[in-house]
Amino acid sequence: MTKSKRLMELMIAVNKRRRFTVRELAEEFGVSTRTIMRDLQVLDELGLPLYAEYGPHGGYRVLNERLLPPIMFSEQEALAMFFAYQSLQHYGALPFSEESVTALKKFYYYLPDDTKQKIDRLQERVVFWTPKRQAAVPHLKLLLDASLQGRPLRITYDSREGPGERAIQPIGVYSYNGYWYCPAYCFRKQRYLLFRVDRVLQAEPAGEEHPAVDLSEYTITDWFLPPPQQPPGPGGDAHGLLQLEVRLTKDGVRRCRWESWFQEELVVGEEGEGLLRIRIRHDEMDYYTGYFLSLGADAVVVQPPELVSRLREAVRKLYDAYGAGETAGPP
DNA sequence: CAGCGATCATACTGGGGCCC
DNA sequence: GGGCCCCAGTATGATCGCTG
Repeated sequence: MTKSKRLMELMIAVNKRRRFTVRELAEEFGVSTRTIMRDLQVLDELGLPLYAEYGPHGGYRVLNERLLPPIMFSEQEALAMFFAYQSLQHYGALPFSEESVTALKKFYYYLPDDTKQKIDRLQERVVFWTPKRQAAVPHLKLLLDASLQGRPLRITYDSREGPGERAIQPIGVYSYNGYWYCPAYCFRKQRYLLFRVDRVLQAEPAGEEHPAVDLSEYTITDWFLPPPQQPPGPGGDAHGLLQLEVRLTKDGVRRCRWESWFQEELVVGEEGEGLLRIRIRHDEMDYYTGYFLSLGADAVVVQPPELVSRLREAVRKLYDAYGAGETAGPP
C-alpha cells in the first residue's frame, strides 16, 4: 500500500474509532508503530485534532471537532452540492446555522475558478426559495438533540388554549413553508402530536417522572406515511384520526394541487370538480381550518363536523370584522 | 505502560542520463 | 520511444532514553 493511500485510510480509521493506540493501527495496517506515529504526525499537521494521553491505558483520541477525509466531486456533483447547501441559507433558522455558512464558504473557496464562475452565473438564475418567517426558534436544536438521543423534554407550549406545560419526546424536526415543526409523543395526551417549534416557549430535559419512550424504529419520514402505518402510542391506539371530506370546484382542485400530500386522495370529476377524502389528526385541525378558509368558496368541507363548525365560526368572525349590519348583509 | 523525539541503517521510489 | 542503470531523496524499521 502506498503512503498516500495509507494516510487516506488511516484518516478514515481514526475518524471512525476516535480512540486508539498506535500498536492497534500498526497491526491493522501491517507497518511498524514508528511509521504509524509518523503518519499521525502528518495527519496532525493537516489539521486532524489529535490528542495523546500518556501512561497506562493511554492512547490517542480525536477531539470532538473532527475532520472528514477529503472527498472527490465531479463538477456536476459540486454544483449539486453547492445549490443543495445554498438552499438552506434562505431559512431564517437552522439547527446548524453557523456551520452551514462556514461549510458553504469552505466548499466554494476550494472549487476551481471556472466552476466558481459557473456557480456565480447559476446563482443569478436559480434559487430554492423558502419564505423567511420572523418567529424565533430558540429551542430548535434542543428538540433535534432530544430526538437524536431519545430523551423526553418538558416544554411550555403556546397552544390555542394559551401557554401550557407538557412533557414530550420528539421524533424529529422538519421544515415546511418557512416554519419548523416537531412531531412528538405527548405524555399527557398519550399520543403523537405535531408541535410548531416557534410556539415552544421553553424547553428543558424532563425529570425522572417521564421515562423515555422507545422511538428508535420511528423516524421523521415515518411521520409522513399514511396514518395506518404509524405505530400506536404507548398508551394504546389513540391517533384521534378523523375522516376529512371536501368538495372542490374546478378552481379549488387546481389550487389544491399545490399541496403535495393531497395528490393521491384527490378524485377529479369529468367537469374538473373534485372530491378530497383523507384522514387527519385532531391536532391538525388548526392548519386545515386556515387552509380551507383560504380557498374561500372553492372548497366546502363536508366533514368532520368540528372542522365545519370551526370554519363557520371563522367565517362569522370575518364577516363581523368587515362591519356586519353596515351593508345589506351576506347573500 | 504508552507515547515522544532523536538517531541510524536499510529499502524503496522516481528523475535523469545514456544507449539501442 | 523504450529499456536500463545510477543516484539522491524519501520512507521505513529498530533502538534508546525520556516523560507522565
